[in-house]
Amino acid sequence: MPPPPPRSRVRLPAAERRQQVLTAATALISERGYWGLSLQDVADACGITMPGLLHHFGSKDNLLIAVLEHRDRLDVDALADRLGLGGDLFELLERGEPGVGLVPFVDAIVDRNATQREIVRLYSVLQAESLVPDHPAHAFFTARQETVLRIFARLAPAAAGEPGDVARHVLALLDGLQLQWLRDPGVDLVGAWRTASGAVAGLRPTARTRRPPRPDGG
Amino acid sequence: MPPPPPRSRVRLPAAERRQQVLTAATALISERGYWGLSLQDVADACGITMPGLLHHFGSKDNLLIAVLEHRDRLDVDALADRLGLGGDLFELLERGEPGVGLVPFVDAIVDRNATQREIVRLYSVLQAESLVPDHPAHAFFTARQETVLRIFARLAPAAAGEPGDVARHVLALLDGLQLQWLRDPGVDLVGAWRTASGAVAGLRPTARTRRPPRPDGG
DNA sequence: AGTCCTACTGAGCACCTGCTCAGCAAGTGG
DNA sequence: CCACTTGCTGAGCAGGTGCTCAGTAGGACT
Repeated sequence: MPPPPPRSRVRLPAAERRQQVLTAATALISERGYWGLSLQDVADACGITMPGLLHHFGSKDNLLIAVLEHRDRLDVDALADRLGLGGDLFELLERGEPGVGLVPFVDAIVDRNATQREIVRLYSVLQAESLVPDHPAHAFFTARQETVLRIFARLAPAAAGEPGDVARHVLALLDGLQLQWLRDPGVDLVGAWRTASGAVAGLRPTARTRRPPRPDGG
Repeated sequence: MPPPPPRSRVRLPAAERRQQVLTAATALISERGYWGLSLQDVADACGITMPGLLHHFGSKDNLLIAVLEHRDRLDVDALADRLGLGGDLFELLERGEPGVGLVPFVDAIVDRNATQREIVRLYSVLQAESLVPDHPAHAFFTARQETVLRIFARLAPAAAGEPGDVARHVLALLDGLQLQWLRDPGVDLVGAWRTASGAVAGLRPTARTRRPPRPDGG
């Protein structure tokens, strides 16, 4: 049997190929996690061989962290965009004058996340997988949780109570609602977040159903 | 090199061996998830060979669902015990007169979960891994989420608003806080749950204080 | 037209995967 | 004391794993 028509031997510039690999890897990791990821599958999805893949990213671990850093860059940028804030969003939120409240901030996160299930699933799966310290993404997600909690606490409205507690509450809500939404596509993520955050005392000021003392809405 | 002293050829009654395997598998799955689980490792941990393992559970999939059913039985029993309710807890909660409010119910769950990190991690990892429909535990966790939401909604206090929304909120809080606690052992799961649930309007009736009187470091 | 860089291939390594099958030996009832 | 059940082993299968290395070919530059 003659060999199948040899691969077209397409040769892409490194940046382009890396991009393509990152996209393919993102999809596969979001389905199988890191332990379940096969480099062969990633290579196949890109139409190259496994050593071809490893030429760009040296190892499976490197590929994973490249995916995470890539996503983080994209997501932070998109978020800064939605909020109309400058490029170095985290810097600003951690040290400067934020200019946004916690609720609008998380509203923006939720609005964006609701448009990209696959990415949210990627984070959810890796977050759980990496709970154990020898997972290659362990440090990444541990640092991430600390950062997010610190930022949330910084943005928390005083009326809602102890900032650390509010941050914990909001982050838990975010992660938990996303899990429910990922499992059941019928769930309305944006609506669920709006409703839940509205039920937290002092968090979403205008939504106090059981609070009449607002004589005139002026 | 002479072969190592041959295995002692210990032969356990089936029930006992199954129990041992379930325990070992639980620990390994909680660390690596299902895709990362190796039957060889489970067999090694029990001092038997892989075919010996497969003699009791026919396949990797079967082992997984055996682990899940085993845990579910243990946990439901322990919960019924804590609440002083009869054996058929879910039956009672779904159809009969509950006799427990949502808050004491979840308090009991949290108190118990706080004593068994490994088990909680098992559930968290598998819950995320099984989001994709072809995971062997997908059906299990989908059914589980539906059941829990239904029960929570049924137990929700009227003062907290729409029961379905309250159920969603509480479940999200539970899952999210557990993730934070699993990642950072410094987190006080029980305390975080008490605090967060106290901040939800109408959920924990006595805790309507806007602020704890005075933390007053003592 | 020749040269160099580099994206990429083919072959191969050592090892692991879940699973099957025939057979052995530890315990049990006759 | 023997037959029988059954928990378990040893060998082996087909396929997959991440990764290495030498070599090749496409594209850009001189």
